Amino acid sequence: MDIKQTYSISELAKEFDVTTRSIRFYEDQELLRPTRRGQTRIFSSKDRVRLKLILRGKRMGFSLAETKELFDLWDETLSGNEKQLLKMLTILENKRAQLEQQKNDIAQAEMEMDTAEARCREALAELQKKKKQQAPAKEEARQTAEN
Amino acid sequence: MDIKQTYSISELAKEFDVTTRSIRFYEDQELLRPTRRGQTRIFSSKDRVRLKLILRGKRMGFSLAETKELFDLWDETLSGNEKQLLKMLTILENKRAQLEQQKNDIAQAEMEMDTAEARCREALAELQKKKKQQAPAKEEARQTAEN
DNA sequence: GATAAAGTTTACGTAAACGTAAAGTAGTTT
DNA sequence: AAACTACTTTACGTTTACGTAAACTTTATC
Repeated sequence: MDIKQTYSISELAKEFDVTTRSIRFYEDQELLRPTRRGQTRIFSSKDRVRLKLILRGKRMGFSLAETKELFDLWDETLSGNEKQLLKMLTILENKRAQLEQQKNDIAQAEMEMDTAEARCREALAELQKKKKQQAPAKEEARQTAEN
Repeated sequence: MDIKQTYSISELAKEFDVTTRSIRFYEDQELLRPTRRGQTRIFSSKDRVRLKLILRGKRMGFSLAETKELFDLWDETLSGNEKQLLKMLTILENKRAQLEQQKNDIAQAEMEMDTAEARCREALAELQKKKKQQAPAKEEARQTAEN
């Protein structure tokens, strides 16, 4: 259970560090469905969760359209017709495959960053050696200054 | 060592399943630097590697501009000036943090998919029970038909 | 030597995801 | 009541990452 039941647009904007413009845009695209008090939008904690999901989706490289598709599908799924349930299961399988791909990509990237970092450090070590050869007399002064 | 040293634009397009338009666009944005034989582009295996990195970057949600930045920085780094080396090391740290974030996001997503799948299966089981109650006489026929 | 196949440049078009004014409303603080 | 603050709608502008069409050149094939 969340602490609050409802949120203003600026509360959500501040909490998740997005502009109100973005939030309104998400509503426009039907990813959020706030109610109204007069003109003013009132966001439920369900909306809040969805916003969180939207942003995570973005970090993972999902488009708003993809995220909306998932939301819609999940809503249909809740209505509990068998066909929808089965469809949802296969979609979930697809998404899992996507996540596997991403995990591979990340692992690859990490490996390459390891070797990149190693090369950097080697190159730095090389430079240090050259420095020493150029000015071996100042060795003591530099050592103490560095600490 | 790669099998081939050079590649045509359509070879790369086919191998990585992108359009030639995209590849030319990447050249235009200076992410690839093919040489020419007359007018025709000739891609080196270095270009091929870069194309692979570009596409992986995209899957990971990186913009072309970000990827280009990394390419440029790495090129500068190879020239081996100390400042560049240190800068590269801090950039690598930042990227690692990004990857950590992504791994968290993925883990979260996987958990939520687990519970989503569980709910689907429960709902399906419910539907099966109701079916049985509605038509218990046809039980045998259905069982064999399903296999 | 015609013709198709693959490549090229130039340039306008488009979808996504907002940014950014402009101008108005609703509540509330002084 | 004037001013401030937060919110609203409308609507045009912008960036990214290409798609798509037109018109042309080069290379391979019949």
